[in-house]
Amino acid sequence: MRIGETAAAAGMTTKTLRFYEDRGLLPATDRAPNGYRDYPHETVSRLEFIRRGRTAGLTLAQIGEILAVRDIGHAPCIHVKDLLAKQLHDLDARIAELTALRATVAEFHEAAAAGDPAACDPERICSYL
Amino acid sequence: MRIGETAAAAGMTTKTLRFYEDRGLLPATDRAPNGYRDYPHETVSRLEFIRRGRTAGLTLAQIGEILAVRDIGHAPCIHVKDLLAKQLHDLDARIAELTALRATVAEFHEAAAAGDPAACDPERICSYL
DNA sequence: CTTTACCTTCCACTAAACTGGAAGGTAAGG
DNA sequence: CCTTACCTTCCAGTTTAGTGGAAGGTAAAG
Repeated sequence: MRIGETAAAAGMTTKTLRFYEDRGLLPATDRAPNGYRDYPHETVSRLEFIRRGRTAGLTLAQIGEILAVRDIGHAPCIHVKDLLAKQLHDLDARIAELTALRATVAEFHEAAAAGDPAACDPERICSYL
Repeated sequence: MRIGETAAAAGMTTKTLRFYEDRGLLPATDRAPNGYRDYPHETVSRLEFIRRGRTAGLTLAQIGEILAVRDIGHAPCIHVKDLLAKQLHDLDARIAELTALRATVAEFHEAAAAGDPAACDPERICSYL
């Protein structure tokens, strides 16, 4: 698989893949005789994992740590375990924060929904925008 | 309340408060006769709200939109309602993404925890670090 | 009266995560 | 052979969210 096809499959640009390779999130892959990168199909799921992490708000550095653990595959040494425990803890904190925020925003939304929509002129833009 | 005290109460720096004022997240407040900013106590909770949003991964622009709605207080026009509905939707997507990621990381963690910790030499740093 | 700890503005810099563009190689179609 | 659509490297620019530091004002304590 060439870079363009791989990037498209993951919904990214070729620029982004080269950038991820540079940052160590994507291992330097084989090259075709002409120098073109040749990716195995698994790269797509790896990229999808990265994207999920990004969407969730993790930094590339954090995602890189998780991927490094995944790449070792075996060797469950205490450092690996601690690292993952920390990531889990961070994720839990993040989820709790988001859930609290959602509740706050839901309150605002209900208050807004309770008002009379007819009172708003669709031709006019809200005063604060 | 002067800027230093306000910032400390919210666990931020004075630099950050001035920056938030510049970005419109913090309204320009009263000044003492000597030119010093004088914040009302509510500013602390506003700052805490901003920090929660940031921790949750929202951008300052998104937080600013929510705060703008809060500042209007009344006037539940359709634009406001739509904006909040969109924010809620984004938050839900984010929470779902994070929860899925947490499950993946938990799997890695359990696999690591299942290994024999004695196999790891505490004197040696993991090969991937 | 000077030191200390605040505060003011302004401008430049950083880090993260890309994104754009230049300059050039390659392989297939017309 | 030429155009087109890929690919290569390298370097520079962008956005977001601050941070650092200069140059200077202010108020209280020693």
